[in-house]
Parts: sequence; structure tokens; C-alpha cells
Amino acid sequence: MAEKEKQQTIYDISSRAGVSIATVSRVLNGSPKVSSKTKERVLQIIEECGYEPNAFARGLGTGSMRTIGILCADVADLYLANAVSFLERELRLNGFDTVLNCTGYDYETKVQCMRMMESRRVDAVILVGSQYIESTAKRNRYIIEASRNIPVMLLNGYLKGDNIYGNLSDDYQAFYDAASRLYKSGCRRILFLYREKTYSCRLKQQGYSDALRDCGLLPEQELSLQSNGKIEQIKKNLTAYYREKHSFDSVLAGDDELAIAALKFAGEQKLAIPEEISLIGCNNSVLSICCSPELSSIDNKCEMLCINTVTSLMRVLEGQSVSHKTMLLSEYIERNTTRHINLYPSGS
Amino acid sequence: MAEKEKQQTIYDISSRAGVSIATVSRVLNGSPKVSSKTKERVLQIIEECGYEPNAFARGLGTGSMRTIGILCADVADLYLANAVSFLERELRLNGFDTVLNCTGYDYETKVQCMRMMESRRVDAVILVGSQYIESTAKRNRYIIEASRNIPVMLLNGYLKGDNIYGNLSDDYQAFYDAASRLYKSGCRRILFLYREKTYSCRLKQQGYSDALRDCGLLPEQELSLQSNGKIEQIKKNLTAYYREKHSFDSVLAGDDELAIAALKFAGEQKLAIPEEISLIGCNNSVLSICCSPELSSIDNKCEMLCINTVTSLMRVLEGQSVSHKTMLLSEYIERNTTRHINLYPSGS
DNA sequence: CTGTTAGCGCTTTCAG
DNA sequence: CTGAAAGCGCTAACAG
Repeated sequence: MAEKEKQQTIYDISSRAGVSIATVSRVLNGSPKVSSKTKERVLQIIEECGYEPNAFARGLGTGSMRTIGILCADVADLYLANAVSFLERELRLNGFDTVLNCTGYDYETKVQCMRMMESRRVDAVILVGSQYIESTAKRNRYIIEASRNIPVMLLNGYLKGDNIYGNLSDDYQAFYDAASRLYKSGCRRILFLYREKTYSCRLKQQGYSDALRDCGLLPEQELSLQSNGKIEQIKKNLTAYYREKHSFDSVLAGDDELAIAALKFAGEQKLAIPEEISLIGCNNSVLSICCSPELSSIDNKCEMLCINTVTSLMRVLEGQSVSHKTMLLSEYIERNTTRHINLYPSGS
Repeated sequence: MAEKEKQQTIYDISSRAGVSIATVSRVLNGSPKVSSKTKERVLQIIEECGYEPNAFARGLGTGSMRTIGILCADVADLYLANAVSFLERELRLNGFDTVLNCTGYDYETKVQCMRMMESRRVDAVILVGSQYIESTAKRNRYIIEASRNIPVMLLNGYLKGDNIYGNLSDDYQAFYDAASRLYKSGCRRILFLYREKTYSCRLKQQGYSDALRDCGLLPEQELSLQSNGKIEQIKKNLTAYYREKHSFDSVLAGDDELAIAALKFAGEQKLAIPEEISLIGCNNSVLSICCSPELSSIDNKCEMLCINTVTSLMRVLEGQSVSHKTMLLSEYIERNTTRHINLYPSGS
């Protein structure tokens, strides 16, 4: 096995090339004020020696290692995994590396991870998922504080602040439309199924709720059930809910996994899909095409959201002005758990 | 909005506390040789000023920023997402941050990302997934070269090398057992369905192949199909394969998504599951419980693999000796796409 | 227990 | 176009 070679420094290169370290530094950074002759020679020697500049030293000098921190609750989550994948790709395309923290859902851990990012001196931080926006100003202070030092990008969240930028899909509208659709397709007892009351969840529920109101249903006719855990658990909760008090003829779920639990529930109860029960999921994940019948879902344009976020971030880092809140329209993807309706019967 | 405060340095703290920077450094690093009185005072002032040590400077001094690089083809992949999630958690528990690169499946990008990690001076790198092991020594050289500078941990891969450590699930055995099971349950035309001939895929196929041989089937009776892309595409490939030449009575798939495509194929062809066709997936992902009937699958103990990998890495970094190859037995998870057989009919 | 000081390897004025 | 030299903020001998 080869020896662990001692790392070369800029001095080694400069002396071999017979130039000063400043010149080496200049060619390293592509400065235009180096004669192409010396530039070539230095490059040659760098190549020969397999020299790699020390990133820490450079970071110390410039104050940046071109790194962006990404915080997400858990990359094992389908939606978050997609987002992180897109974000990382875009960041790398822009010459930034990604340091990732899966913070989980515990508040203290989130705060702590945010501090870790700051102490690492990342150039910015991206909070992925609406879990990071708390309901009180006090509990959101950790974000405000971080934003004093670095830009904070929110993916599916919004918080007012000088150096905070929210990029969201329009969950309110998406759920308003989806609930309206269910109503128009004949559903009257529409269940809103969700996990946690996050920022995004509240918007979804509001959209659902307003849609029912605008369709002429009374507030008492709104149905909602919170359920956590795995598919099996959710299915049990649904069954209990169904039996105990309320039947329902459709489920509008906060994510695809919830909808799949509903689908399994329907199977168990021998409810025909979509004749007796309609289902709509959210995120348009791979899950929606794994089940049968395949799940109608809401595509919230994750990739575009990520691209926008990184583009905005780059502008922020360049000191350009950027909108503090941008929204993307979601798209309803019809599959086989809903009755088809024609929203525009008169043509067009 | 508050001013962007100028970052404090260790000098600010030392002068305020009336001690030298060395003392401040000592309390920062929890050195025991500081009187508890001064320690307390310094800590107090650090707190007051909201001082955060500069990670780059520290990195330059110590040669490390306690960072591990993780390379994976794509965190949007279910299996890889799980692995990255577990790895990141374990690393953070051990005081290391994670910088993540999703390299994609292109060789050049992988090599380039590896170099990026080296130039970032990470303390070690973890390659997640068998995509990183190439079939020729020449193309594996990028790993060997990296291992000259830093430890390289392989998750589901193996490569001989001084500073390279492979942690794998025993894919050979898992597929040997699964194929044997299918045979014993009455299947005679068992199709091995896979995507790419990765390191791990070759082991799976070998297990499959040896099992058939040991069950008394001839090499000509082996059936295998390569198929990439999304579920819809794989289903089409299966249909074409089925029609054109070969029928099959069971599918042993390299991952759950492939198996789900087979499940959809079976549905289309009105083949009863498991009476007319048996299916076994791999990875025991959420997909396996989203479909119906639920998919029998192989649990390759991803979490344990990740924990082992990080534990090994910590030992390596401490200079302790570590096995260069460790394997974990997978577990067959029976669900509803296979006929139940009793492997131990005589009891026990 | 504490302070002095010499690096760590690079960037960046400032002169020439 | 090039070089000298002053940091960047911290760690770690070494000396007291």
C-alpha cells in the first residue's frame, strides 16, 4: 500500500514553480492578472504534485466554504427525500456543498441543529418542510436569530423576516380545489385526514373547510381526523372513527401514505372505490402508483419548488433582491380512486 | 431588524475575561487544567457575548471539522434515503456532521464527487449502495486513491484495501434462501428480475442461480430479465417477456419496486397471487405494505448495517483495528404474495 | 493552573 | 503582471 503522503501546501507549489504563493493563489482562483505563461507552468506543477488547496485555510481567509445547511425532519420521508435530492443537485450545480441534518420532530433538536449549522459557518440554511414553523413567535425566534447571520430559506413554510425567504406550494388552493372536486363528484361526507397541525396542514385544512362552506355545507358537516403512525395504525384509527360515530364517503388526506391507509380501510370494509368511497392523497409520490386502484393525488411541484428555492438563494447570496414569499400552484392528478368529473362541461 | 453583528473572536473574550486566549481555548475544549473559577467566568462571558468559535480556524488548526462525507446515487431512492437517514443520525450522535452528495449513476460524476469530498478534507467518506464498486480494478482506482488519505466505508459493497471497510447484507444468502423457498413452495419457473448488474446484484443472482442448481434445476431453466425505469415500463417489459417466449410462475425481484411492477403485471394478466404466480421483493420498504396483496420481501437490516458502519468508522478514526468486511444476515418477511411453506416440518 | 508564541495554509492589500 | 507581508481565529507546544 502506498504511503499516506504529506499534504502539499501552496508553498511547495510556489517554490517548485519559482513564483510567489500569491501567484499560485491567483491561478488557483482564476485571477485574470497572471500571464498565461506562468499560469500554465503553475497549473502543470499543481497537476504533477496532485496538490489540493486546503479548504479550511481558504475558508478561514474568505469566511466561507461554500456550504449550505439543509435541515429536514427525516430524509427517510418520501417527500423530504425528494426535496433534499433536488436541492442538493441544484446546490452542487451552483458550486455549493450540502451539509444535512435530519432533526426529527422534536423542537429542542431542531433548535440545536440550527445552532450547529451556524457554528459551522454555513453560507445559508434551508429548512425543508413545514415542521419548522412553530405557532408562536417565541418558538420561532431560533429562525429569526439565525437569519441575523445567514439567509434562511423555507421550503413549504413562511415566516416574516428580513433575511427569510419562503417558497411554498399553494396548499390552501390545492385542498380547496380537491375538496370542491369531491363535492362536485357527489361526495357529501368528506373526511380531512391529517397527521400533525403543521403550518402546511393548517392551510390544507383551511382550504378544505372553505371549500365545503362555499359548496353550501355547514360547519358541523366537516369531518376531520388526526392520525399518526404507520399505515396499520392509521387504518385502525379510521375504522374506529368510522364505526364509533361518523361514516364518510370520501377522504382527503394530507399525504399519500394516509390515503393508502384509507384505501386499505376501504378494502377491509368492502367499500367500492370510487363508487362508495373516494380518496385523494397528496404529494403524488411513488406510493400513489404502487397501490391498486392507483391513487388520485396532488402534485405539489416539489422539483420546481426546489429549483426556485436554490435560484432565490443564489440571488440572495449575490445581494440581489428576492421576493420574500413565492407560491407555486399544485396540480391535481386524477387516477382511479375518484369519480371523474368534468369541471368545464361547456367546452374549452 | 437587528444589525448583523460583527463576529466575536477569541481575543474579544480573552480581553473581557482578563485571561489569555489559551485559557479561553482551553475552556472551549473542556480542558481539565483550568481552575473552575476562571472557567466559570469565561463561560459566563462567552454566554453574554453570544460568542461562537470560528469552525474554519479550528479546522485549520486541528486538520478536521468533524465531518463525514456521504455519497449515494440518489437520496430520493427509498433504500438509500433510509440508509442516509440512519447514518446521519448515528454520525451526529457521535459528534460528526454529514456532507451529502447525490452523485447519480454516472461514473465521472461519482469520481468527481469523491474528489470534492477529499478536497473538503472530510474525516472519512461513506459510499452508500453497491453502485460504487466497479467491475474493473482500473475503474475502482478512485476509491483506492481516496483511501490513501481518509478511511472509506462501503455500505453494501466490498473492495479490498488497507483503509477500506465493507459492511454488507448477505445478499447471496438471502436470494439463495428466497429462491429455494419459491422452489419448495412449488415454483419451477422462477424469474430473477433486476435493474443493473451492480456488485450487489451479481451476488443476488449468484444466490438465485446456485439455489436453482441445488434444487435440481438445469442452467437452461434459469430465467432472468433486466429492466429499468419506472413501474409502468417494467410492467411492459415483463409483459413482452412473458408473451414472447417464457412464462414464469414466480418472480424474485432485486427490489420492491420491481416486484410491484410484477404484481401489476400479474393483475393485468389475471394471474392469481400467489396461486398462479408468487412474488418476492427486496428491501422490505414501505412499498411492500402499500400494495395489495402485500408483498413478501427481504429485510436486509438497513438500520443495523448503518449502525455497524458508523461504529466501525469511529473505531477506525480512533486508530483501533476493525474488520475489513462484515456481513449481516437478511430476514425473509412473509406476506401475501407467496405460498406459505414450513421449512422445518419436523418441529422446532 | 496560566500565558506566550509559533504555526495552520490561504487570501488579499499594497508596492513595485 | 508579480512579490512581500499582514492577517484570518484558533490550537498546542513550551515555559513559567
